[in-house]
Amino acid sequence: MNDIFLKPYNPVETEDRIYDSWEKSGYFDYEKLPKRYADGQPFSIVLPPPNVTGTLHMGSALMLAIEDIMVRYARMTGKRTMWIPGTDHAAIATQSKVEKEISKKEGKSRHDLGREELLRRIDIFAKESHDVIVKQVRKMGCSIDWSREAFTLDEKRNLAVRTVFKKMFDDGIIYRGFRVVNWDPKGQTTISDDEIVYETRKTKLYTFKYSKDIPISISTTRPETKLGDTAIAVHPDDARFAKYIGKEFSTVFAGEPIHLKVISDISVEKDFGTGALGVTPAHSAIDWEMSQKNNLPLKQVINEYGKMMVGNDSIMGKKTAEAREAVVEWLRAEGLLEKEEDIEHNIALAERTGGVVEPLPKLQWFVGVNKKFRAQKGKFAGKEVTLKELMHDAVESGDTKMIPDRFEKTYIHWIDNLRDWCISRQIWYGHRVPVWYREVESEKLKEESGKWKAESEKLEIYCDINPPKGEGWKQDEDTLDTWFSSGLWTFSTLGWPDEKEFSKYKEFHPNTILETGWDILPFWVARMILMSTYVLGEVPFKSVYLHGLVRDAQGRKISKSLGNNVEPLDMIAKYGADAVRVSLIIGVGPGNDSKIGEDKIKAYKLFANKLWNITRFILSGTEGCNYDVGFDKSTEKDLALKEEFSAILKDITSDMENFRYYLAGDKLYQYAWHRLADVLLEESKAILSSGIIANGAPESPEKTSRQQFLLDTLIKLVRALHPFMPYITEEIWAYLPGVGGSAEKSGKDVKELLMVSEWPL
RNA sequence: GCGCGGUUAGCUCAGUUGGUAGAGCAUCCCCUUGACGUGGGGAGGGUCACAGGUUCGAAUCCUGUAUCGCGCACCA
Repeated sequence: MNDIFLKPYNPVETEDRIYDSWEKSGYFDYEKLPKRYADGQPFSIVLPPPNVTGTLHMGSALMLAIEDIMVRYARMTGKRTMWIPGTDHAAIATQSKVEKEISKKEGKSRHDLGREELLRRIDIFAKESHDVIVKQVRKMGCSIDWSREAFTLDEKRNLAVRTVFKKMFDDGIIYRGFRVVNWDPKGQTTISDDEIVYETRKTKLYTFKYSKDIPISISTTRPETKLGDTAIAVHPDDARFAKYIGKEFSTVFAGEPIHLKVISDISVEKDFGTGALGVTPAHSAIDWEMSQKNNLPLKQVINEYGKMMVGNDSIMGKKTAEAREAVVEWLRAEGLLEKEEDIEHNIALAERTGGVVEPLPKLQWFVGVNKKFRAQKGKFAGKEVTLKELMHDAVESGDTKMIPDRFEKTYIHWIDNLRDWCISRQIWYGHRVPVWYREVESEKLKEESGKWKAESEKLEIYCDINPPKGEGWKQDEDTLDTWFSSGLWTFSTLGWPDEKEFSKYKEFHPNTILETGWDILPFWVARMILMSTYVLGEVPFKSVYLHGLVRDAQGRKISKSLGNNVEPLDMIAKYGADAVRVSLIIGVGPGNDSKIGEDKIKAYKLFANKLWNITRFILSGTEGCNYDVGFDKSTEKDLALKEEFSAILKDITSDMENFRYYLAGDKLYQYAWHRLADVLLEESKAILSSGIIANGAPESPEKTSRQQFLLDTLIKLVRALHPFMPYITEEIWAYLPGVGGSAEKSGKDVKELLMVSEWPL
């Protein structure tokens, strides 16, 4: 027996060495796997690219652990495994983080630095962040193919983005439209619906009349926007207002002339406020929709900085909050204010900057999800479809299955509520919109209602993968929503749009599985389905495994402000990656949130040690034992024990096939500790010490049988545990007899690594 | 408003197709000095949120209720 087993297991000393030997073997790359893999089924998965905004947390560690279990299990069952790493540039998140830092340290804004310098700074930051992330992924023991690493903003991915944009543009799916969008005055950019977080705040609901001559009272929490009202809406069945429908009124409201038409719309609730609603098309998404249906004019009264563009002297130029006071004052003075009440109200905040979102009418790029186009590839080839239909069908048809399946409902629900996706961002870090403009009529833009739409018509627009030739072209200043590029991830990482390269990897797409957190189901999963079904006519992956949130020991969300972050690298240094992995896996079913505390990690460090000692006992008790004899001489009792373990392994295999890693891991833990160690090793002590006979004489059959049983069981146990605890099992494997000694140790008999050995049955 | 999930031992949670309630931690008792004290054995502790139903049989399936949490929409 090697002396190494006389000391307790030392993960720190072992893990880096083992990871090196894996990398040197080349087996992370499916093309370099041993020959017998040549006919193996393909197994493909992408790493959900972590944002380069920071470093990994316990949630990422859980993700890495689950995915590595999937990949290692697949490899051990003979599959050609391709796991692709990468990182996400995370546009807004990264830029706002770097901007914040620069402003804090140097007191400079992005405009002080300029586009080029800011991008240079962001690249430096992203690089540093990337390096830490890569180190963390290695430390977790991930058997991921580094030779295929990608970045959502690198050259290849940029080509993929431009190619898809152009295709969508030509299909009329991408359009430039003047619409009310979510504007973040703090970040000075548009954001999508998904980048908004809601916060409940106390606010006042004001009820008033626009003027003494207008007979309908309305309620609002935002009186300052009423300067931009162009209609009053009531429910069509509301008898109280029926006589006014179609009537028009004019007045001067807080210094601003307004003209109101009374319209009816079923989206008005009769019971809220006065039952009538002031329609502000420019500053409310729903009012904007109403204005489109009713052909109402649009009037912007708040600008990009959240300041008033109209009104009397005490309003014009003021921020919205001050203007609100001023408007209320004016209402009071005019005797128009009827009621003030306190209500709870959800306000929309930009997720990244915390700015209060201001709905504003802007000219932006959109992906139209309800726009019909003719599908070219896949099951709908030749048919007229919409993106929404494709996304709906992917899950509805079962082409993509979700684990657990309850998330399929969530997904469908989300798709049904889907609106056009605003993809342009007024930030610098990201994929630049591949569109160029040339003025054909140099008429100045007029900030007057109705004239906005004309603006784009005076421009010649060119969209292509490469810039246009000729004079006077200017590229669109905007960049694309980060999800536009991460939506392409399953195929942009496989060489697409280079047909030659992509065809080589054809069998790896759709990916076998996608593993990610349920919290990004709508953002990322749905967008990958959108992109893949549109571009390739096939789903991006056959299954989606969704893991839950990792919370702290008290069940609180991990957050910076609470300071309750458990640093994966610290825990790995203290207890080893194997312990961290298992503690995150066991007892946590798919889709369920979990709690992680140091105690739990510690408990599995003890398990690693137990495993080490089991090995020590078995190796010392079986020295010189001829493994090749096999089980033909097993006692009945040992045969039964072998059957027992086989049955457990069969059960565990079924768990692995059905993504029940939390059960499989626990069963192995229970067997190893409470069956093998507590019972079988204890009873083996007597058996192993009994059969000692004089030199040269054969051992007792009972002892030989037991020795063989113990070794056989240890070998199978180590194999089955490998996906869960890759480091310690690989280390033990190197010292097991009968399966070929370690190459470094003996020089002869080159043994294959455990990572490419067969899953036990 | 629409939808999803939880409710099982003091705590944290398993319980896969329905078959006499499980683990870890905690508590208490005992054992153990050549695999491991990072150990072993044992005990106490639960009307499986509640009420109906299906069934020979329900923690598990169905209906409803309560309660906690979450998502989406609305939030004039």
